[in-house]
Amino acid sequence: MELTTDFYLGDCKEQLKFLPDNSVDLIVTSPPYADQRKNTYGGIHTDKYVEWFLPISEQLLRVLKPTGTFVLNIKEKVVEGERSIYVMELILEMRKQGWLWTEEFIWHKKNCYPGKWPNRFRDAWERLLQFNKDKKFNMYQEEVMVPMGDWAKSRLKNLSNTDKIRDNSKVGSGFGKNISNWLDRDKAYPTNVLHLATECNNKNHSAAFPEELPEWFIKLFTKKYDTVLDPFMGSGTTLTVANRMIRNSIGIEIMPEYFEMVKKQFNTIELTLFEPTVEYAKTKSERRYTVR
Amino acid sequence: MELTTDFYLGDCKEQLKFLPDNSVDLIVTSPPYADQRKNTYGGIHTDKYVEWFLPISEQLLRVLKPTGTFVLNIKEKVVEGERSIYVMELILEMRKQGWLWTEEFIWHKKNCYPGKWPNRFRDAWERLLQFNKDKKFNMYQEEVMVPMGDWAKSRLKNLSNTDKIRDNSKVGSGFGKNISNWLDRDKAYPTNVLHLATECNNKNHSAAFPEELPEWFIKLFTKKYDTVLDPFMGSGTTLTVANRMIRNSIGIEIMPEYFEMVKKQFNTIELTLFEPTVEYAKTKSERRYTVR
DNA sequence: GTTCCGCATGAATCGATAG
DNA sequence: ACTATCGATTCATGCGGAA
Repeated sequence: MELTTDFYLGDCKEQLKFLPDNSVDLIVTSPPYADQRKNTYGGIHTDKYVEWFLPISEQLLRVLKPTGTFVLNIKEKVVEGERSIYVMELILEMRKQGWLWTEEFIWHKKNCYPGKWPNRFRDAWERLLQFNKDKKFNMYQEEVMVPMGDWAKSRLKNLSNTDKIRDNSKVGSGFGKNISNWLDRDKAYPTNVLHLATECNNKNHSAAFPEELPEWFIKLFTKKYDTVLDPFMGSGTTLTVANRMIRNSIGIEIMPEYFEMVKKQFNTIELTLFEPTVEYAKTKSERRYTVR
Repeated sequence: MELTTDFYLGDCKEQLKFLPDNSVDLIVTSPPYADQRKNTYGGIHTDKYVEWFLPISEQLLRVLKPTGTFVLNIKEKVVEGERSIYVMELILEMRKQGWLWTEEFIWHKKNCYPGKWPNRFRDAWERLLQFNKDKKFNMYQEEVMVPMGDWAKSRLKNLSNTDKIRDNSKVGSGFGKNISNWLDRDKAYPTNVLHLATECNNKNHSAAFPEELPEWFIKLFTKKYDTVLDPFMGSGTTLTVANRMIRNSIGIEIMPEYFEMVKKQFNTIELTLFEPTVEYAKTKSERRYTVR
């Protein structure tokens, strides 16, 4: 079967209009947070954030299949000693648009940013908001089951086991052979708390989130040849993972540098590992590129 | 110095009125969650929750010292496949009352309630909302420091160039001073994610939270002989911990069974370990009991 | 082929200083 | 007064080169 990866250059509010209704199985994205990433994205002011995001979420609601899921990675920052409230306001407004706020996962960032302040500790978590169009949506829980030996053993083994699991999960298609023995014994369903470290040593680009993050949700909410969308593609983490996991993917990016970088990266993969790349512009969007 | 533990039987909305303004250093509580404990508390309907809580939070704002902190343990339940929004609405309304929403800690429940649902994983976290009256509040960060990871040992052998550069950015004296700081360091400040197990050994009552939870916040936000308040005393976890940590405490409970149970428990402690108990009713509130 | 070890960096925040 | 910039502070992780 054919696997496609489509790129759109431009503001996702506009580019999303080229996508047909009910065509996406999973949206995983991490938009620029309010007043952050100023150097790359200009930064959206806290007071304007909801207003800015709602037209986008409206399009996302349109393109998502009724059985699909939207996972939004976001966190409010501190303004004058208080947490901002724009994320809460966004959830409330998106519900009015017709979204169901199904669940809130916690991403526990094991290596959070250091620092010390007189009235505050380091922020070690972010929100992973799950939205749906319908109460009935596709969920493949067995795909993300985690090995659970007896508690005593896993506690004694400490971090070594979790590291193995994490390393192996990067393969994407399953777990490694070397530890499959004790993995097969008993598996448990995970919880709504994800413990992941940020990847901080990439030379070429800084990814918004570690590959494990989109990988986990792609496993959970899609099957092979489903379509994954990231309207804030950035360095392309979501698309890279989707492609590796044999999911069709669509990425939209407003910054030409990022867009070119990801496109080049995908072209290279195609050229070296698979068949020759076909790159062309569609009539619907002049800046659409497709890698097949 | 004298250590006091005061109990009030009744609706905390009313009983709180007996407490003077600006008299409490820390409020730690876990109110009944919406609709979840119908058997014991009668249950507050999801739609009525904010309306029900606001008169209480208004009193809490009054009795809290300007340097004090209010820690609210809460989590929205699932209604018809969606997370309820009453917690978000409550935060927004409490801000209008004058509360500052300073921080949101995450309580990661390491052994959360087992179960399986077709479209949802186990809920392994709860919110610990920190509210304050003023941007300046008491915080004793050193009291809750945690051991550093093993990485520190190798780290201290040789400081990297970037560390030296970063340290050097401070003119003159900064460099050597910083090295000595790091060498002495064997503990780190914690983050805003708390990893605690739930206690399941309580038979008589629905245990709100483990003792470590109030203990951590009492350490962090109070010193000895400060006053800790729990307006939803329940089984008295907060008061037990406060008493053990040599903090004055006040508990309010609406259910006579719980009230009597906690009072008896404290009387027993007093009788066996300290001086004889004095129990009397104050004129201000006929149902106030004091153990000194 | 393992294991060890050095190392850069990450969606941070506050308070002081400058315009 | 009010906003913008800058320096100081601080951990844990995964990568890559070395042993």
